[in-house]
Amino acid sequence: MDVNDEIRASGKRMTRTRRAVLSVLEQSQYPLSPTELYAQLKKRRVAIDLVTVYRNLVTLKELGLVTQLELHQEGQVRYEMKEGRQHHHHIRCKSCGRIADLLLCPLKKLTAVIEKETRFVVGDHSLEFSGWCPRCQ
Amino acid sequence: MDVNDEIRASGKRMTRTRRAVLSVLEQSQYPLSPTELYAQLKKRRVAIDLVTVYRNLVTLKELGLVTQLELHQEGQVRYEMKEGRQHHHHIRCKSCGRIADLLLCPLKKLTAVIEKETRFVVGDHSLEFSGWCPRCQ
DNA sequence: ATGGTAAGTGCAATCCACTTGCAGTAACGA
DNA sequence: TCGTTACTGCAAGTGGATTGCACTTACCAT
Repeated sequence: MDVNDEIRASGKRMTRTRRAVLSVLEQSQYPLSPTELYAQLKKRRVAIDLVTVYRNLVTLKELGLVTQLELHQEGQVRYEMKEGRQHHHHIRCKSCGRIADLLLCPLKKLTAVIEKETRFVVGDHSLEFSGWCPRCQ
Repeated sequence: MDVNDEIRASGKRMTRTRRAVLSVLEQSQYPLSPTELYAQLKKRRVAIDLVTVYRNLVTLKELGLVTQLELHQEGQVRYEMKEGRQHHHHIRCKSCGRIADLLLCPLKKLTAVIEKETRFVVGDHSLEFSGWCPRCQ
């Protein structure tokens, strides 16, 4: 079941703007903020309102088609396609803002330790590194 | 060198409001948002403006006396005293918002792996768990 | 002890990411 | 092709955080 089918199966519709939002997200090498996504759409001469970008991202997130992430100190949220990608984290350059993927996730084995320590039931986690990318060192 | 001396040594002044902000932070069992801190001050009948709370938190952070943290999905920032406490992370209840400390940090040994994988120089990291606390389970 | 100066404060206005209300538009199943 | 209702655009609103500016106050040099 591809993205189109997923959307249709949930009773949502595949509109011109939604297609454009998905297309930009699919082609991006890094997670996009709503504003960046909007700028990309404008560059492609897609007629769309920023509010519609926001609303589409909410919908796509609810459908589980995109992942929302909040990188430290950015004051904005980012989205990336989930399709075919496994759970991962990010590192962000403190100088130029460049974002790279980390393929590792060292945390699954930690859940039991934390649940014992805190008596919480662990749900999600967020992990992010920051530093200096090759160009900015 | 205590907190008072640290502030004076940097050329900053120990004012009535700054003393009150520090006092509330020192007595809090969990990291406070600026708004929560402001509410605590009002409860103590301290005459202070919310802007002054913000500005004091910026100053204290710059001096390295408090740590700023951004918990996922909260849309606000929190601060806690750094004094005498070692590096740690937090877990937040998805239901009631309660925040608990995690004493562990599994990440130091990961730096080398990440630097090799990404060619970034690793600076900071942020790690946070969310789940359900004992009362909300 | 006190007077000068620069840090600090309060108030109002502003910024910025994001959300909401609502009337008009368009996707798509019948 | 028609009707339902998801979706969109525009405008206005929220809420956390920041900024400008005139006034106040901590505190050091005298």
